[in-house]
Amino acid sequence: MAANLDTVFSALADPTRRTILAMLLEDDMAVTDVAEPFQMSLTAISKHLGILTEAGLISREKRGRVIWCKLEPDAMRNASVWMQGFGQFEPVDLDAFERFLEGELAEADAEAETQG
Amino acid sequence: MAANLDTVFSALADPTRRTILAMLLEDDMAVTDVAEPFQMSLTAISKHLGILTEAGLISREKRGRVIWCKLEPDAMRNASVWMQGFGQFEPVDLDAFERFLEGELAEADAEAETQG
DNA sequence: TGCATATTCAACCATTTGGTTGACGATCCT
DNA sequence: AGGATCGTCAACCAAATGGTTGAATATGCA
Repeated sequence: MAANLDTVFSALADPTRRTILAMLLEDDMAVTDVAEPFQMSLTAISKHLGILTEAGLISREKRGRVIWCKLEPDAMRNASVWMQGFGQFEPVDLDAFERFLEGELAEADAEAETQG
Repeated sequence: MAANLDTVFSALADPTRRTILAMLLEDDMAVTDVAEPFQMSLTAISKHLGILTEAGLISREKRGRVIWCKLEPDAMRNASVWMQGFGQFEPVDLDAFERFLEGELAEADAEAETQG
């Protein structure tokens, strides 16, 4: 369990990977489409997706040539529970999350949407 | 406010640092006392505490020779909110946290015993 | 004063991380 | 079959990470 927290938090520590997760929150995506908004190689994105998969945060399914990436929100549960233990003084504020997410997605999401 | 998601998640990715946070959840502690259960140098623990401080997860206050470490749970709120957005399907489970915490602290104690 | 305690600093080391490029297997489309 | 597209693999690189040891600084105490 502790090993899983290692990989989950480590995966979440990278802004590119967090943005990818936010993108996948909206819809499943092909690897190439995930990579499109970023200014780095497809290989780099492929590695990021491998790390997210290893952490259990996403899954990948191959259909034809295309590999579809899907958010796996359950993997975050242990980590979320762990953190909430420290934040138990604060009420959960999902509205704040909505506002925050809009900010994070501002660039990448707009580009992702244009691809259909 | 340096408590951004990068530094917070990165700080949380290390099991030593998570154990330190769990220890501080019980009470404020001096640096030497924080280091005691671990099988690594005081310098290493000092570095970990620096990383936790940089992330805003703890604060340090010098009183005499002793530096007291204090949990700063507010710093985890943004990160927690971010994560709960992905785990919105799961209710908060503080009992699970309690059980998990006992396990983590037991690990630290086990380390201390193999030392002596 | 002088010594012990508490903590950090500086330098160093091995491993990991996040990125690159070029080549490759797999799949779709003519 | 032949060519374009999708995604990964292998090798490489610079920088960051997590640890070490020995010296330094700051405080408490006899």
